[in-house]
Amino acid sequence: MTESDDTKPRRNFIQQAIDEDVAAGKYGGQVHMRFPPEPNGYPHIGHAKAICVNFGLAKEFGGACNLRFDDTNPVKEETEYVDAIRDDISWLGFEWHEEILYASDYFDQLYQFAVKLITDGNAYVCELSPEETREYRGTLTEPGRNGPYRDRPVEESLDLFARMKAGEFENGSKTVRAKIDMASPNLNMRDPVMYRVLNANHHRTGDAWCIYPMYDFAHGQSDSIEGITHSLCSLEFENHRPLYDWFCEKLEIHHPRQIEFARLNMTNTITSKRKLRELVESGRLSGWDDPRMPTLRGLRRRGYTPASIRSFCDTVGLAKYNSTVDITLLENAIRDDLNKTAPRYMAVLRPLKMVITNYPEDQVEMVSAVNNPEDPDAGRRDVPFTREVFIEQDDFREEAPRKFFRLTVGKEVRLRYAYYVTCTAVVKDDAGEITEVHCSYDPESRGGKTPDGRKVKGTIHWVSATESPRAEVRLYDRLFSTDNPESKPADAAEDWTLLENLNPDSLEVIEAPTEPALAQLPVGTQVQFERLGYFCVDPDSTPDRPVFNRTVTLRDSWARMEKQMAQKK
RNA sequence: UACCCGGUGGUGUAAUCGGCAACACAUCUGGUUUUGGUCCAGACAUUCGAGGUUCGAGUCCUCGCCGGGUAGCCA
Repeated sequence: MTESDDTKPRRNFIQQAIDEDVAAGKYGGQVHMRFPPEPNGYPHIGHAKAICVNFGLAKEFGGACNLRFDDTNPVKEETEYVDAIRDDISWLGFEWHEEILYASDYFDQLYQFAVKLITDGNAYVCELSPEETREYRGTLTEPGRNGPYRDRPVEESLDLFARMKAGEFENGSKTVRAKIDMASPNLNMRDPVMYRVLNANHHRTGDAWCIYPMYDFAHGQSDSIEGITHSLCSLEFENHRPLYDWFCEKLEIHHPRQIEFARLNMTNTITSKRKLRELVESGRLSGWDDPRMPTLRGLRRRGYTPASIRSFCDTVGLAKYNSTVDITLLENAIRDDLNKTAPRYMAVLRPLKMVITNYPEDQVEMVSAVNNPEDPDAGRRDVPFTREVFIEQDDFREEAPRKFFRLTVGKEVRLRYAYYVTCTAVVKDDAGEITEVHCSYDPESRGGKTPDGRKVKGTIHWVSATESPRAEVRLYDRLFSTDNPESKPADAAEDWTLLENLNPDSLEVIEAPTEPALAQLPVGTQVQFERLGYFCVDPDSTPDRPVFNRTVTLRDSWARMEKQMAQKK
């Protein structure tokens, strides 16, 4: 990486913090990160940011990044999610350090840590019920009170803890608690629970354990065991940092630095696992990989590239306050990527038949088209041209508005890579609907220019009416039509849910004629349909009927202009 | 009403420990163009408020105001 000298370094607050640690020789100048997902759901765009931050920073500082599953709550976690998370991280383009790790690998060590804390008088076995525990804890404004088991003898706690592990007690009957300060203004320090009795089958340890450590007593300790130097997490753990530090100090173990940053929020979508699950389970979306989902598998199926998501995560930056990123940033990232790489093709989404009256019947002529004007190496291809072609309904207007450069009776436009055509007549059915347009072409204009050098304002795409295979095209749009799907309108009914903010037009399925080259592309291939947008080949495709998903439309400044003119009226 | 964290354009982030508020997206103008795409050029903020320190404050201090987090045996 060489940066020009005049490029000012743009360091976010975490990079600066690590810079300082490295410069001070803390942790021997080493950097070792980790990404610690709980395997209880599919990763979404918000996780992508966390992944990019952790793996990206590790790489930047020449360190490694572990992938560790935070699997300390067996009732919520499943192997299915472990696999999904692993695959999505790989897909995004990151490599974790050596083997995949699990907090559950450390259950024995964690148990020993707890024994040490009890032995040192820093923890005890508590027999308060969950309700009593809450009562003793106090409230946000009132201090808690010491419980009756707080000062029991060390030996007694040790014995009880061993019996907890041996499975002698009911769920919820006993806990191990850190002995800190029931009057602390930080509720996390009011003797937090370290272990609970949970008779549940764990996805990896099976029935070996019936007590499981809580996040606060598993996460930091796992970081420590792995020699993590910088432990990044989201903002809501800021209040846990004193506890994170307390455990490391009392245990006298390697002490990583916890740094918090804001998780990603984006407009026009949601990132709540629970709500996404609702969308899937209600059948409104086809699954976790529905191309409208903000999940990584959804984005992947939609046509988003790993590079585009990484670039997006790069531009959203890092902060210590919650913000909401405009979804146009994501859309811009994929356009930017695909513009350089996606080969162009022609397809007509809303066909209108054009008859070129002075063109020979039954003639099929191949015209040569550029595959990608952004990439000289992409070459050219042939596209069949015939007397009857389809053009886009939008590209013809009987009464053309101001600045409409496209086709209207009496006007000449260019059929991209083919000929200039001039509209001579409109044909309508009994209902008055336009069924076809008639044109004459200029044989001299083959390839899209004329010897006399005359210019036409408009160039439109087309497809042969007789030589074009059909494809299924799924026109995807934003999942929610409002910036903030969670915001309830002032006049909303009592049973309002965010489902009412769903974009009713987030999917439209159509059949479209395409140029022949589009018929046999491998699943996942990303292309641009000229003047329309970027599309990719969906796994639902069959050999005789490809299915294309619209990833994102092209920018459409004409549509914008037209909308503006309509508003001015 | 306890404690913690935070407020920079329409949006998201910068500003090298006090020195001309920068970048991207969005929006608007114009130019190029065989995609109304891309590309190029230009426009768009006196940094939540009030004081204070200073030659000089987005940066430091004080007091307000506003927003977020925290009372799981979830993570």
